[in-house]
Amino acid sequence: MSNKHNRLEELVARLRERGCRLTPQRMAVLKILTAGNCHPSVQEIYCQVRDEFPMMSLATVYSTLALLKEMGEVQELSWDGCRRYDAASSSPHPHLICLQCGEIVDLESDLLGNVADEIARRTGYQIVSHRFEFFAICPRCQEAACAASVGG
Amino acid sequence: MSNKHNRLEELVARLRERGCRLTPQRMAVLKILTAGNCHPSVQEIYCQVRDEFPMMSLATVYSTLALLKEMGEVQELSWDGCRRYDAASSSPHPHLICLQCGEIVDLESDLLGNVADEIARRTGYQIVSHRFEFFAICPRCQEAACAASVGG
DNA sequence: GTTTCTGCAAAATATTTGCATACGC
DNA sequence: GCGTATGCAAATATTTTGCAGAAAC
Repeated sequence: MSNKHNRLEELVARLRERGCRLTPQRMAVLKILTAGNCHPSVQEIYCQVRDEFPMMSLATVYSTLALLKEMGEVQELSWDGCRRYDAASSSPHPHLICLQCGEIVDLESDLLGNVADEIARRTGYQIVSHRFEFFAICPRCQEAACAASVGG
Repeated sequence: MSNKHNRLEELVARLRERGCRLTPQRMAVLKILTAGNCHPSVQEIYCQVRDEFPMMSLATVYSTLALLKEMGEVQELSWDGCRRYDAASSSPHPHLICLQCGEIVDLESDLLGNVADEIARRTGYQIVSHRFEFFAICPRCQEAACAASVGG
């Protein structure tokens, strides 16, 4: 919890450094992005922010996300037609995505070991970042599917 | 090269098994997807197919891709606003994507080792597939950047 | 006071859908 | 000949843009 709070403060500090203004709308988006283990879509952010700021515009959500993305402070996850955002930390880490319910779990980044270095060495490419996603069925959805097949 | 040809035949066989019709339009899309080491966008496929079939509709490209995706025969790569398709093989493998020129290199899937198994064991998630992408600068673009900085 | 950010609305883009027709099997 | 796939066009969804006014610093 204090972790999350720190992340929020970190983001605020980064924006200040950059000379960006900390408008209430921006703060609201930051709060949502750093609250709990969430990986919201644009619409989810928009809806939540509107609870607090009914006048809030979608364009502002997009522009805030674009800013954070450009700063490297959020990871954009996209698969199929979905785009979700993760501001958990500035360093990329693997994700486990449930194809059924859409739940997303963050995994530790040390899973990869030195794969990136090895690839850089072998290919000559200069690795900037990476994205590593597992598409899966979460335990709850597995149970649900199992119960359904037994039941019917 | 014969590899690519085999992949085309494999896709044709899969479609036949499934009772799908092998229309000229579909064949054209398959040929493009299995030609060389390409990772085309919908538009690229559309443009190339139209060289051969000027009447070809975009909707047909979309529907063919949707079919192949559903069959698990193409991987969809999406990052930022881009979506590209890879039909290199039915098993997922890592990609190395140049952020500058958009070139995509396929990597061997054994880079991962048994990470997927380990995650499945630790989390209880049932892994269906994965996507593993490195965003990088390719050697050519590195040189170009270097030359530019020396030159100017 | 200056400059950036916001809200609005329209525009641009990307993708999906419905339906009559064409054509692979 | 049957039934699926196609082409077209309209519908839908998503994201971007321009601009006047608001407000953070």
